[in-house]
Amino acid sequence: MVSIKDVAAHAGVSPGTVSNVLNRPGKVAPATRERVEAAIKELGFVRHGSASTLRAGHSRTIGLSVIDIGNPFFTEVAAGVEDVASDLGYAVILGNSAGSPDKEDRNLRVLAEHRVRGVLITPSGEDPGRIDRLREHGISVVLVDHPAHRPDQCAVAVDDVAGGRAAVAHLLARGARSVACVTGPLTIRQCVERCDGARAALRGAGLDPAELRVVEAATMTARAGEKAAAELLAGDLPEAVFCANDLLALGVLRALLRAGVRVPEDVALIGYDDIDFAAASTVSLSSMRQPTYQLGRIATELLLDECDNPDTHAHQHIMFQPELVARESTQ
Amino acid sequence: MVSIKDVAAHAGVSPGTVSNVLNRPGKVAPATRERVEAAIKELGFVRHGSASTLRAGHSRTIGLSVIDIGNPFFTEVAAGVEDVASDLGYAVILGNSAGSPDKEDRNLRVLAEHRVRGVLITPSGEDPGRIDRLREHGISVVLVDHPAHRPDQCAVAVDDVAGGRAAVAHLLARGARSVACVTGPLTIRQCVERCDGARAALRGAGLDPAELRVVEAATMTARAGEKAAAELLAGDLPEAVFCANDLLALGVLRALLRAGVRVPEDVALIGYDDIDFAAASTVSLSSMRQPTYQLGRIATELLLDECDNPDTHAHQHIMFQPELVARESTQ
DNA sequence: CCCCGGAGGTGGAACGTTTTACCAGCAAGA
DNA sequence: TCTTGCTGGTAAAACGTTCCACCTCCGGGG
Repeated sequence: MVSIKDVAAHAGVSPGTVSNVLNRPGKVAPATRERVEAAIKELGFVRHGSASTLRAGHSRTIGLSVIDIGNPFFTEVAAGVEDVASDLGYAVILGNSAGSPDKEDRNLRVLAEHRVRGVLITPSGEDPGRIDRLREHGISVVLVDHPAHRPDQCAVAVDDVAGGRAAVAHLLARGARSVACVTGPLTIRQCVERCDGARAALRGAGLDPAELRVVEAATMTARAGEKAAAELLAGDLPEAVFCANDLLALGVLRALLRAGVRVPEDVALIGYDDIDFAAASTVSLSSMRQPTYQLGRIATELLLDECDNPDTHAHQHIMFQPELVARESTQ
Repeated sequence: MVSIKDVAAHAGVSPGTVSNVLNRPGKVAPATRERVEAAIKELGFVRHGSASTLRAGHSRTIGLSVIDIGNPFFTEVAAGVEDVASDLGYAVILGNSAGSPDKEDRNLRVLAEHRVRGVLITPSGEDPGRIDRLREHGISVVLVDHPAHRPDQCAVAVDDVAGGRAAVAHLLARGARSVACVTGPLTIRQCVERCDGARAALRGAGLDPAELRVVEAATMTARAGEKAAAELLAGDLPEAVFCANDLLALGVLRALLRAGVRVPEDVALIGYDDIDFAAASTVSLSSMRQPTYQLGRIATELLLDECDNPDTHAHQHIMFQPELVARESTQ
């Protein structure tokens, strides 16, 4: 394997000069620079990132920890992250917590061992402890789709209470009196807040928020949505259903239609996230749109700014507002 | 930052012993092992992966390079990869080539610098050169959803010619005489082969394969599918449309319905990949199912076997057969 | 003519592990 | 009693960079 020393020997300079060509090309005379670059090309040298990380004390790698890589929401976030990171020459290590704080812990440990420069994380639990532990190791953290735990930290989020409220207000506005809420695990903050928002909407309409029928699915997938719908079908059907994300909603929709329930005539339905497929479904799905790709982009920009300009960096808490997209399922 | 030396001092042993506790716990006496482990916990030591990689000469990291992270097909592959890798303690560095060989090159360079143990790649072009270059650096490569370039290399693929043939044969069997094919960039092998399969089916039915109307979309997304459909709508509508993936098909479906074309009565439609959302769409979409998650799992298992047992490892070329899933869009 | 300072370059010590060679102690076999 | 071999441990040399201190020119100001 060819190292910086080989390049140096081949170009007739010292290893330090090669390092300079690599990292501070301005500091070296054009003639020698060209000689070194030729040697690099000729020998097929590629810099050993680990050695460089070890010596320099920091890497050009960031971590991305998401709750469910199968969910288009996170996929789109990841696309935003990857675009920005790759433009700035950073590599992205992907971790999928699958909703399990245990797995998330293991992933964070791997990231810590890799001495990543920073971590983008959508936490799957509400324990800030293990995230703070990262900071103790000098790893910057930006929360994605989650409000900040503390002031000296960046976070990019979307107002979930407002989103839940707007979604249910929309259902009520079109005449529904009884509303059910199909949510994911109530250990996930987003789910809790969207439900809170739903109750706020009921309260706002002069209804009793306690009457909100909540069905808690084990995961936020279409399959789990179908199961949740079975539970709804077993009792008195509500006039409207609010789902905590589109995957659940698509599952609910599939199950309802299969059971002969008409949507939206018998039951109105609204999801959350406005994934691409919401518009293409059997009955096109109303949903709450979030600036997903932007979430990923901005979070990464904040993180890398924090890493590259630690002195001038100002921590920011960004809160987007979701937007109602009404389609057939709530006509 | 606490290092192995600090742990050693704190536990009253030499750094070598701490390293043994970390890597070969069996080699050290229970009493001292416990002492060391206590010290590790107490000091909050976390191993410096780069130092370890540098000295050991290999990392516990693999690279995953895909063509479009926004496509549920690749997402599911990635989920399989992540599950296996994470179980075996490997980190996954994600690269999204977005169909551009340039971007792919940049990603591979980053992976090479990180001295990843191996790379899983769905190549976006047909130039094996840059992939062979990885091998020269001692990086194992497994091709995903692509047949092997060479015998001393693992590959996991699905028979795209057979898939294209089965899809179009299905369209012909239900009476269609004129068939169009909406494909992605013809620089992508999958697209070419699926089209080839389509032509083979025409030939098999005694039709002229040259009559297959091919519309080449710039990307394999729903939006591109809508554009392609516009092109179809501008001329004589075919009786059936075969799309090279489900995203394209969903776009085509949306555009056709919006234009008042009935599916499947006026035009039958079939996609490819059988992503989750195919079953949930407006008119549920017929498709060719592939063992996507398994593709990721098996590819990763092959790669890690090649890395961890280089002597006993036998290179494998695995070829799955896709499976027709008929739904409303071809009833 | 001397000194100063900057530009361009060199040498070598560090970074935190892993690994190899080596050593001490001890038990068992002859 | 002396070897032999094993167990559990140590010391120190790498691994490939980066970076700091230092050196040598060389041109220009005094």
